[in-house]
Amino acid sequence: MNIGEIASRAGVSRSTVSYALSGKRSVSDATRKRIQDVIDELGYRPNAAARALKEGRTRTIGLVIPPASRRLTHMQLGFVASVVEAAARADLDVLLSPSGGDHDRSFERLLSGGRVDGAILMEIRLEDSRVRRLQGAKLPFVGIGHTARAHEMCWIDVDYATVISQCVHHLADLGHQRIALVNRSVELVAAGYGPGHRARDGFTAALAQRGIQGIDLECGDDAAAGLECATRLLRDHPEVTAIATINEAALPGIQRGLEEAGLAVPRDFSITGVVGRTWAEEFRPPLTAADVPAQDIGTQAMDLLLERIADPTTPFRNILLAPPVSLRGSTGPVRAG
Amino acid sequence: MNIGEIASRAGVSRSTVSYALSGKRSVSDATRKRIQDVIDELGYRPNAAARALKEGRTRTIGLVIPPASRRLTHMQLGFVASVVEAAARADLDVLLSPSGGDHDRSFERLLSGGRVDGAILMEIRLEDSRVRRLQGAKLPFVGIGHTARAHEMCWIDVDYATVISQCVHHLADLGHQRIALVNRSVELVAAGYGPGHRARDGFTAALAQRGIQGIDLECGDDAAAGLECATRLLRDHPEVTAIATINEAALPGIQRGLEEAGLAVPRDFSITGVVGRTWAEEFRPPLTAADVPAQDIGTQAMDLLLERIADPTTPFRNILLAPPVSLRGSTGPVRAG
DNA sequence: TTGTAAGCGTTATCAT
DNA sequence: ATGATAACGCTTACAA
Repeated sequence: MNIGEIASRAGVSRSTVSYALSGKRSVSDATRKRIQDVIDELGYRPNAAARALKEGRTRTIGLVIPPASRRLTHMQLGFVASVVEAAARADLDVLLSPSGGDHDRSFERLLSGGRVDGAILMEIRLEDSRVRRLQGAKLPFVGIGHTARAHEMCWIDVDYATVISQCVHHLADLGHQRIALVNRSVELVAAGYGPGHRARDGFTAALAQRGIQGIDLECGDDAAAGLECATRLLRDHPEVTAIATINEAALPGIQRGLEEAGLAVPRDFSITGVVGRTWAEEFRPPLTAADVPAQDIGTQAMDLLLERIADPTTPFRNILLAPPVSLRGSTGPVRAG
Repeated sequence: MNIGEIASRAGVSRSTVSYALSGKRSVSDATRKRIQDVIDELGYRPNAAARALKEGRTRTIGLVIPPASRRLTHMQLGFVASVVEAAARADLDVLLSPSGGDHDRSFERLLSGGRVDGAILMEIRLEDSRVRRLQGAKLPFVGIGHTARAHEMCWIDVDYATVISQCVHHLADLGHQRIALVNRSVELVAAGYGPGHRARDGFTAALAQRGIQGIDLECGDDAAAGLECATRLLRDHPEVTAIATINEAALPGIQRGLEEAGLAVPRDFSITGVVGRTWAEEFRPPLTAADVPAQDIGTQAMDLLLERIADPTTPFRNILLAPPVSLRGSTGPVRAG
């Protein structure tokens, strides 16, 4: 079923069918109707490859997600869902590339096979070879997250420094004097994962401002690691009365650790951090946290990308979001004594 | 950067470059090396659209997921992750189509634009127009889930009837005499969502076998609905001592409902059901449940699809999985009195 | 208002 | 062992 078939059945030339579909040239009502009838009957739809070849664009964008082996956090899932939704609204398809490293074949295909008109990159490191490759390939792209050199690319990101700082101030206001930061995994932070570093910076700065002490810990991205981390923390630093975290995946484990130690939240211990919005509300108890509007971020990333695809020479735009801390049930005044 | 450019720089014809890459014709070592050097230097990679147009296949598969607006369950996420991973292993790209209904443009494009070589369909209804459309389009596809007519398509699915039945028997063995089934949402079940219906069937059958009573409830797919559902259940049916559920997303809310009613799990109340494996382990308390091996299912679905793409005339294969109930901490003997 | 034809980048069938 | 060339299905500049 191709355009030639439609054309001959409708008794017109192929170009007339093409123009009838695109509207780029006027077609008489009679022929248009004849063509449309044939199309409806046969269920014709232009071949995407032929169109892409001719037009030089694919109407597809690439979404580069962390490798499938690593489970996505709720926040990352929110990004994926909203990017996909935004793409659908713009009649674009989304090609998923689960690639972390540099030698990933799926990423290579994205890069230089002309498969996509642009890409959205997630989980960016401070130094990220994928960013350089995308720049080299002259493929328009937008980061959800950014590298150390903020102005080398277009991105939208959460201001982890500010947001963790807000968490610390909130805890300090409640009287907490010893606070722990539970960061993402050692590997990720060591690999230069931006949010991990910025969270630590914000943590340190806020502690200094308030003149209080804190300890920062890395923690694997799952519940088991969270449990282990909380247990160790309570054992080695019994003076700590509150945790701020950017590690969503560890939270269930952290809570279990507190529970096993006989600590009730928020009576004996406070927890806060930065997590995806819907998740904060579903947590038990509902989590006092900076709610990251994953939905907005995905949508805005898509807008930025569409802008770059339309005009690759526009200056890079950078959007930094610092959602305020929403008060819910997981933080409370430090326990006397 | 196209094959012609490479050819002229290497001083050979385009066909020689093509053959050097594909290996479908012997090329002298000298020229192959010359060509490879140019390719390495310029970072050439065949244009996907041109290749797809010529070869009649795209090396891409479509993954039809529930609309992005609805949040995916952990189990569904497991499917997506493992399908994407399996595709990457086979050097295939994955196009994501968030479409539930029939008139979804993204689904239309998948269907008849020649964008994909095959598709994997999730969240299938007993009567599902998408299945008919795919059949009509002669596009190879595999379902994770299946319609009422099992033999009209190729699929892999969880045997919800058996698995819920196992849960009921387990609870009955523990002495529970009044058990509730918490199903997926009213809308989904009313729309003919297979797992919802089969779970209910298995529930009813097992109750009959054990000569005990149960009530079945629909519940929205989120924590808020779970809370509401549990609250209502405890109010209207205080004799109920255990829940079996296929509604992962409602579980946190259900637990909160029990907590608010002062019921401890598993001392006062038992919970079990069918959920994704990793999630069962992270639950508090760890969930006694039939652990769905989402990883395997995605991988097997991919294998089935590759088989169908390779030979669309192979008879449909149907795989039904009934993972056994794994004992963890959320079920216990019914409380005396 | 409509038709003709070139060309997008590949692969594969002829030749040589 | 390699080169010339047609064809895949589409869009669009040019003709009529």
